[in-house]
Amino acid sequence: MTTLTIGDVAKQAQVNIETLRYYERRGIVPKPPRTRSNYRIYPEETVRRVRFIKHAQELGFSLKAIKELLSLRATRGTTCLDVRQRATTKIKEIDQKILSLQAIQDVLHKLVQQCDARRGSLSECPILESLDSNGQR
Amino acid sequence: MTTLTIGDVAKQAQVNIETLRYYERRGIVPKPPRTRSNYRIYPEETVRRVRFIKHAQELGFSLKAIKELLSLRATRGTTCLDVRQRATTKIKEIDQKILSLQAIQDVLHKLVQQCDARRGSLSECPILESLDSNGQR
DNA sequence: CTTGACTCCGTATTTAGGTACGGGGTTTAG
DNA sequence: CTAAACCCCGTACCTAAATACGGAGTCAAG
Repeated sequence: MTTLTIGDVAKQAQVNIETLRYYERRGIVPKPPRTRSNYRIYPEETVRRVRFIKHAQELGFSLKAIKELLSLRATRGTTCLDVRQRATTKIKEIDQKILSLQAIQDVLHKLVQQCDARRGSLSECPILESLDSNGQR
Repeated sequence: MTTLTIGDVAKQAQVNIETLRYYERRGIVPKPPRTRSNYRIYPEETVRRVRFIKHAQELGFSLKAIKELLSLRATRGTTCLDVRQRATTKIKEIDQKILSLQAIQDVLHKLVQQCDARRGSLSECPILESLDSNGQR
């Protein structure tokens, strides 16, 4: 079973080394064991974890929220039902995000269609102001 | 047709007044006309625009990206085909986001199911580490 | 016609999420 | 065995996106 230095993880997950140390301080990446000379040694899994973090950030999750997501499991003090509860909440939040993204998609699709309709015309494409109206709540 | 003060817009769109002035500086909300005494007067539409901005931020779009989205239309210098092009790019980006969110959904759904399977058990719910493996690219 | 709530503007501060720096030890390829 | 390339840590600095501050003008209710 392979182990990785902090530099290896950074390269594979496409992040800065400092970022990994930062995540460790934030408790979003678990403290890895050390070599005798005090170097961090990571399991391969860490690469996937970091990639997931980066991915989730692009979807609008804060590090705090991501930490919650990643620690969504039962441990001492939290029951399976707790986990179920929290997971269900997350699922609803994410559903909402997906719906919002789809609403934006719809408008963009319409925009493209309208562009196609009056093909070749040099300017004055139909406005996208309709996008604004997705501000439901 | 109603007009709103900056305070009205802030209240209705649930943001700070300073944020509106900031968005104006950033050019993401158009400069509104002023009263004789130099107060900003906004059309209702602005509220929807600001709500959209806030919404889009929660989906991981930066103000820069949101500005692009909102200005996606043909004007002097940009043709309908340009717009089509850029809209299509955005659509692909958003598709990707939706897919990523659905991947997270899947894992969460599985987690809930597993929780349900061993109902009542007090701890040691199946790990969520699988989430990490969504780090494709 | 004054008082409290709004608004103006420029500038300073804050928060989240990194990044950089610098002085030191460690490892590895030649 | 030494030079280049890594790693350690603490602390300082940076960017995006707000938010706060403070002195001055404005409006509306009593």
